[in-house]
Amino acid sequence: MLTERQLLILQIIIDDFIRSAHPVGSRSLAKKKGISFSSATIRNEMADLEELGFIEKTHTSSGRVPSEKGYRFYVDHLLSPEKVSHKEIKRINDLFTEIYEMEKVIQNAAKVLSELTEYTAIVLGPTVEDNKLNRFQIIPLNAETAIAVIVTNKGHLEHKLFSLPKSVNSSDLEKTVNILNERLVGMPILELQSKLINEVVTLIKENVHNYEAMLRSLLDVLSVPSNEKLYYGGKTNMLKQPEFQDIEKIQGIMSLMEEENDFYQILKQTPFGIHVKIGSENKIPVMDDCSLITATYSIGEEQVGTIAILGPKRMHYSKVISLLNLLSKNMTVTLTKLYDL
Amino acid sequence: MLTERQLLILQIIIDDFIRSAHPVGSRSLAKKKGISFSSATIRNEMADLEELGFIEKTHTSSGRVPSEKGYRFYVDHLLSPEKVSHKEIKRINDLFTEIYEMEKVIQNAAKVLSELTEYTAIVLGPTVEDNKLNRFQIIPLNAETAIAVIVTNKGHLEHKLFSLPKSVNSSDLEKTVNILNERLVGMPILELQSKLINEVVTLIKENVHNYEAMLRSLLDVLSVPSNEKLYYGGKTNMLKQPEFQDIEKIQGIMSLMEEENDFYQILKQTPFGIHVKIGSENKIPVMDDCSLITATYSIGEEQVGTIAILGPKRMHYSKVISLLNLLSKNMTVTLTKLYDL
DNA sequence: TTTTAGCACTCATCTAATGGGAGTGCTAAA
DNA sequence: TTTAGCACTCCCATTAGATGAGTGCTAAAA
Repeated sequence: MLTERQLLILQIIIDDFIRSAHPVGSRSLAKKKGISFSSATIRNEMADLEELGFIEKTHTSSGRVPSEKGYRFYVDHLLSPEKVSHKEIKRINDLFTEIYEMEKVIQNAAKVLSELTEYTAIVLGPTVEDNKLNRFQIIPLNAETAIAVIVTNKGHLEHKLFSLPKSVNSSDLEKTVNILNERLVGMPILELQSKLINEVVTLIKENVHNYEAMLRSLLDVLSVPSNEKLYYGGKTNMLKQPEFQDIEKIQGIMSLMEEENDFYQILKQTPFGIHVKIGSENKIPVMDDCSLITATYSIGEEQVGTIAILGPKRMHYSKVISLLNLLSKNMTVTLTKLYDL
Repeated sequence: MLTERQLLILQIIIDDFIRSAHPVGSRSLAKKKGISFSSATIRNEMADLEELGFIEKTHTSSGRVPSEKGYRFYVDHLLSPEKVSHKEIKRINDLFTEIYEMEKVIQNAAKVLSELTEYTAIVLGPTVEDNKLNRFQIIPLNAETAIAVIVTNKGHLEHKLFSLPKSVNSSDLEKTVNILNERLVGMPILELQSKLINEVVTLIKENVHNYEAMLRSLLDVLSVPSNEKLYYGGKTNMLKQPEFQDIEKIQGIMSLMEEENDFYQILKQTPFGIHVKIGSENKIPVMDDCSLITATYSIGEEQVGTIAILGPKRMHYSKVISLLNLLSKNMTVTLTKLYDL
């Protein structure tokens, strides 16, 4: 167990390092206000803290730097919640006053968040997996082409252009649409495809000429692409951090962001609430120097998406957590109002 | 006017520099096959080429590097068209065989193009500006919410969730939809808004209770967001180039890409066909070290979008031009087949 | 007149040496 | 238990050579 003084010293070291990015030495620490003991004493305490694994040296005679364990302890026990300024509150609230388009709101949220934190923001758009079919529709464009549209109970819309088989006439189309709506409305969209194949096919077969070509197209439409995109804000903020002045590192992180899949998986699997992953806790080698803070947002009671901040391990944790907290709550309120149908 | 020998030397210098990124000296040039004169002679010729502004030195005793004027001359007069390999042809053709969804096709095109060139690909999605309204539709979700949908004659679909004013009933909705379709179908979507305000308002006013709240929502929907997005591929390829090992430069370019607006403007205003802009010709300071090659694609006769490759000035021009040529043509053919309705 | 060999000179880059500064660990005294 | 003092370590910035690729110029050769 750490003594009061060790806690104080550890806290100051980490706070200081987060601010300055420079290793913290005993002498400079001794000059801090609130410190009434000498640098030699601090050196002794530092040696102990190092032995316990909370801080490290970058070389034999350097100041101390927080270790991953140190950051973890700091985040879990030493964090003093930071007040969000009025200006920041306003920026976040403004996100939800003007525009009401989901995609725009999310995109702007990522942008604003990255500006306020000066880190990189990543937002995973709302999942549609558990939505249910509200309406299926076909909009003919001309004799050969039509657009199939599905709308879910949460107001999500997917559409797809497809070619009409030559032999399908408008009454066939109508019949098909009717059958599909009768049979499929209310179904979870994930099950649409199998339902279509297993149950509805025979019905259509009985009622519509040339059902095969038609069906192939429809199946295609119903293979709902998970439309949960990642939105980034401030990708280039990473470049401002002194720990990322190295092209190799930059390339690693940037590729990771461009690839998208890893972050998609990570954000997708995020548990409810705010969570901090530090360095190697992220389980991805190129993220060893990064921390990722995630916050979930919901529609009604249902967790639907995730907001995250990616930054160096030397991140301003308390500020980021406060901002994420505020934003995710606002997001939940707004989306619930709009989409909790 | 340049002599044959000067042309030869200039060509070799640029070819060599594009390959190696190292300044080209007289001695190494003299060893190239096809060169039957001494390094001293070459030095003299180089001095002349430098005086004419085609090549430069990086310092007093360095080899020569192409100047912007040199690249320009090279692109305009010395380019030998490069054959596209079978493998590359296949990769590009494959883009259009499987999937038929516009957005995916474009996204993949950017990705594949960046992989084939090892530069950054930027694709501007098809414009919808000159599309005409094909159908307007309202899909009610529940008592308070509905989705407005517009479909254009080119198969483009826009939708937006909006709140139904309390007093609007389903017959009002139906009437409104009918009136709008009667009056607006066939209109260029750019004009929809003004048409709605100027002409159709009175009609709706006469037929629908509480038309104001309704209209406000609809206006909102009809303010068609120009959906012409930019798609990037291989943003991080920029980091591989030896001329971009400098964080400052990287940051400049990356920010430019993230901001999107500049590239949107540039690609939007691209003239038909393939064009090369070298360094400062791009008129944007951070692009002084970049070249941008653009190619347009069309639906039918109508130019609708642009594909571009962004790379260092030391770009493999002939290869990129060949690939862009191939891709833009394929793109035009495919889109025309699908969307020239 | 054109081409070439020769030579002095320039500049980037690499390596090694040097000195200062920040910081540490240890010891012995307060 | 705390502190002052001191030797020691390592980073970092600077300097000094040494090397090598390349140039411009001159004078001789073709």
